[in-house]
Amino acid sequence: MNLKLVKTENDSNIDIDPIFKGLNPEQHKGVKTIEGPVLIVAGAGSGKTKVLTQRIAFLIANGVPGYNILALTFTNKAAKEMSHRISKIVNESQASRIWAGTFHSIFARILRREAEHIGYTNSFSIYDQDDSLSLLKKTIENRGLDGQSSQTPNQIRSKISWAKNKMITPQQLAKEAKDTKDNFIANVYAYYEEELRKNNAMDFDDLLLNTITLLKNNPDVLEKYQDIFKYILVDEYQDTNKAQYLATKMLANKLENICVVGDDAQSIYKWRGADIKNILDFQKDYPTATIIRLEQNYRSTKLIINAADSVIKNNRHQIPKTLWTDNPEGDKIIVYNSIDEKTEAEYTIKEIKKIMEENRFSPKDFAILYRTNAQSLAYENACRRVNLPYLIVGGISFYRRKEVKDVLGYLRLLINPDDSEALLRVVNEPPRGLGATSLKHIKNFADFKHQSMFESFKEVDVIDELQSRAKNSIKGFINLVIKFQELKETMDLLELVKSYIQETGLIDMYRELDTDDSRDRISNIDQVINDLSDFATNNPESGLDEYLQQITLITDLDEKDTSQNQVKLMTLHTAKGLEFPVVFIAGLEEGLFPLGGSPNFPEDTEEERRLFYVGITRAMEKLYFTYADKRMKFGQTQYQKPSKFLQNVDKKYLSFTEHLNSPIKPNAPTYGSSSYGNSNYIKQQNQTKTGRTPNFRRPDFDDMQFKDDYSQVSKAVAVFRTGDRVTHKAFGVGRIELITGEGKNRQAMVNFNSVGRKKLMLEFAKLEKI
DNA sequence: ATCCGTGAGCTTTTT
DNA sequence: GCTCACGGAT
Repeated sequence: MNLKLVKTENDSNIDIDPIFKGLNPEQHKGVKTIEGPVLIVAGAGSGKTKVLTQRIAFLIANGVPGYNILALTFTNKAAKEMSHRISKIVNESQASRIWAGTFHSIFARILRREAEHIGYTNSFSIYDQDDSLSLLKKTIENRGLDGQSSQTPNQIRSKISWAKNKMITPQQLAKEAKDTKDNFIANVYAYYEEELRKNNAMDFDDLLLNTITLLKNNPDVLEKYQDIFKYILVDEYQDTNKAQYLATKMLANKLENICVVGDDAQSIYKWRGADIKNILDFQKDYPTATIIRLEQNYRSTKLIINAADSVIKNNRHQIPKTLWTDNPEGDKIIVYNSIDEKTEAEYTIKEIKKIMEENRFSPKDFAILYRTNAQSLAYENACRRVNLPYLIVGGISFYRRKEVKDVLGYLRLLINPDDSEALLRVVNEPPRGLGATSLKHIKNFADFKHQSMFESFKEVDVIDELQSRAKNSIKGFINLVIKFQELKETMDLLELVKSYIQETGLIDMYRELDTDDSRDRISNIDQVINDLSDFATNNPESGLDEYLQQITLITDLDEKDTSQNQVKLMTLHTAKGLEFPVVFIAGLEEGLFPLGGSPNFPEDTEEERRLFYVGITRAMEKLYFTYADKRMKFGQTQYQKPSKFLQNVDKKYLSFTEHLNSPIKPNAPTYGSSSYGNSNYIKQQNQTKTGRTPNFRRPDFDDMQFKDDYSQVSKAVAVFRTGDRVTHKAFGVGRIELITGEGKNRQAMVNFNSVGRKKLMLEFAKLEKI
């Protein structure tokens, strides 16, 4: 398509000039360069979203119809935000036609349209993590593989997911398997895939994989979408995985109007298969690409930017870049060392109250960022105590609650009867006297006849093993579902759902219970129905199947109203893309942030450090780092050192505060690291670095002063090695197969002659070498 | 089939 | 500290 960049060609009645208003020269270029491949390297706070939205507005102003624009993001929220901003500048009907959404939701839409090309029906179910795990467990059990692996189903699931994200098939995995463990995974993986197909279901990873399969095997379909998506934009490109990368590449292959935006310094999803190479190699893929660098930060103070820069410099794998700002110098970062997680939270909340009284800030200007969701509890309690309004962003999603999933399960069954996951979920909810034994008989029958559970439910009369009570129960259940499957064709959607859910007996069950909890659950069920009603109003063309497909991809993040005047609590991952005048980064302790015990791989530490960088660059004016001497973990008090990341920040940007009224600190600690108090820490910041230990490979650890942290406990624990033969009081003789963790967290996987594999904390297990 | 007590294992981070 | 699976009792 040849665009003439003149106003007279517009079919929309907006002026082009306002689109460029207030943009710096690089941003201007980013908006204007709409033909051909473009890479925008956008530093934190450099106006990336502005460029993206103005760019789309510019496309539309030049006569590109909204439906020819594909804008891929990583969260629904980012997509919504983008559409919202665009609809403010351009004709709303055009704006609403833009294909803006997450990779997963856009690809789900495509797959729905083209389902028959890949052997699915268009009412396929989408399995979230819980469904997927449940299916996996059943698969392992049904194939007689339980007890054959030391790995938990969750571990297996994440390994399968990892393989899928890397586009490794079960066959390839089996071929590359290094040990029986890998072989086991490959095996389960193959079976799991079969089960998904039988269920006419896809997990999250399949949404990406199946799209690629579809585009690869159907050139006509590929061309169709290449012609629809004439202009492609990808946000957070540094976080794309192989599947996402390939899909976009295929779609962009014809016209090459692809614009990707990203910042390698903010790549934090490697664990989910993201490959930073995708952004680093963009120029190789598209040699003619225009490269645009947005390096002026409009968000933060000079001090914050410099501090962030001093942190990221510690990473070896980094594109050198200069982020700069015209903003004022700003205050130093306050570092607070607390006794435990409770005093950490109390200090934070007190500080928030103090700042609010002193000047212009209100609750919404504050964010507390932590590494793990579990850390939110102490802050919640502290906020509640002083009546400070707060909102936890993220965390467990509404759509993952039991009663909500039950309702959705019933609905899924209506449109996709092959979905045995949904079937088994709801068949005995409310209790219908259908336990494991009865269902096992039906399952056997279904396998024997090579048909779905649902089909077999219809034929219970011929299954001799079943008690007549169970038979009647099943007939009642199946008739209910069939009745509403038929009514679905004629009845109004909302009415249908209301009476269906009523007749399932779910609501009655909770009504009879009549507890606070059950009343909550009823109101949640009501909320699902309201939600569905909203969807039906907003999408009159769509049916129940589309609702269900989209709902699975919605997270709590997208649902909550974040515009209220509340302090926001969230993980560092969730905070990406957001900004706040005052930011607290909590739990800066070894083993928590960076997470994962000490001896992880340098790449992992680099990713954690990028996460720290993301956290720092969320702050506009004021920034705090807090860490605790001890903290409850797994119900036990754990002592830990301050995070090495604190030492990554140039000292001149920090201002230290110690907890006042501190009770006597344990100065002869039981555990390895609590001697590492605050005053010690400051001293060490001033010391010159100790020399490198020549045989120690990880540079990150050379910089740490671990020396006096190893107590006797750690020493005692450190003598064990892989391969050692040991005895245990209860389990007898065994051999150490694997050692993980460091210091007091050091754990050993021991294979005992009597009881098989056990994972033991070396500190407590009292093993003896033989 | 359901209720309850016990114990093991657990946590990253998200679509 | 919390959840989930398992086993025994009802």
